[in-house]
Amino acid sequence: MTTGNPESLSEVDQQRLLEWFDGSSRNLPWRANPTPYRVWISEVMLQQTTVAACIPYFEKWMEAFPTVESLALADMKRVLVAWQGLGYYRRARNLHKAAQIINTQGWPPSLEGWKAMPGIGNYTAGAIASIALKLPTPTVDGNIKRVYARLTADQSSFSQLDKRAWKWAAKNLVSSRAGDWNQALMELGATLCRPLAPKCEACPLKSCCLAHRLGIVEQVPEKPVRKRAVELHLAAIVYWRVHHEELEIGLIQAEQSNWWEGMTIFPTQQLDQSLDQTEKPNAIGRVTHTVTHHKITFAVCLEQVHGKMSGVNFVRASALSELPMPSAHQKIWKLASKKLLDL
DNA sequence: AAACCGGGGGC
DNA sequence: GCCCCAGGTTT
Repeated sequence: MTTGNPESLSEVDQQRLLEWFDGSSRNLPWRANPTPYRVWISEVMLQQTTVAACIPYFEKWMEAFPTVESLALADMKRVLVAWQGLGYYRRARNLHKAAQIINTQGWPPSLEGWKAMPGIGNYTAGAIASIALKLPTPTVDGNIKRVYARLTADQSSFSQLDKRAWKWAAKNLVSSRAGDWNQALMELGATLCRPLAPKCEACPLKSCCLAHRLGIVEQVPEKPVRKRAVELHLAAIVYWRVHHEELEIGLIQAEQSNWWEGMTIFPTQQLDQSLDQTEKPNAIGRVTHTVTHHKITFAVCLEQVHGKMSGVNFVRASALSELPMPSAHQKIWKLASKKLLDL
């Protein structure tokens, strides 16, 4: 049993973690063949989603856009459809933008080169540089931050912790296996050193973990204060018509710098919070959608249209799935389509 | 339904 | 450094 200083891990502890990773790491599609393209796409997907949810998206993505060139030349709409359901759609736009840069300038050869790419920050650049380029670069994500905070019992505030975790990660990097080392720390954080109910007994680093020794594992790291969600009340209007004996739905494209830019959505109207607009005669119910720090309530209204409508594109209902529609509006469609089928 | 996690980027 | 982005999972 070593009880080394967690600020500066002993070689024995480092090897212990790497061996645990070698023996327990999951068989993930992007790990099998860690080319820059595959690591890049997987890392950006993983920024906001769990591993399990990412796997089918990653595999579909690689079929749709097998190379950076195919991504660079692809239609933005196709890219958004492939990303549909993952959320934070700006990331898909950034992937597309970066693909075009890479397609003309070549692959970034360094950490700094990756950091200059749109949508790539400190974490993702460090991950790609170490995993795909095999460069000895550290990285820090939420998992590594938590592992660091617990190992050293660092109870600093959330913003302080970030700086300290990066220092620690740089100091303790196993340079000869940087990619594996970074992934081992993240895997540890995701599977054992979890935010809630950590599995300390199974942890390869428990003998040098200060928080474990002090019995304060679940109190570290300090949780950031969260703001209450802002409530928004909107009416979502589902315009519909029968055209050539087919049901068609009126949709718009979210404008630049608006929510869900470039995605296909139902027209909405701001509502007075004090009014319960579901009382309106054409309202069929409500949909709630919580994102980041907004709680949106949509009063869904059906409205039949005869002929055209300016600013609204009518699309065959059966073709809706080919359009990039954010989850919130898919919920609206789910409610509206059920009602429309009853008519 | 409430609580929770999360990385990039603009300021 | 702080705050916003326009979400999903866990409890």
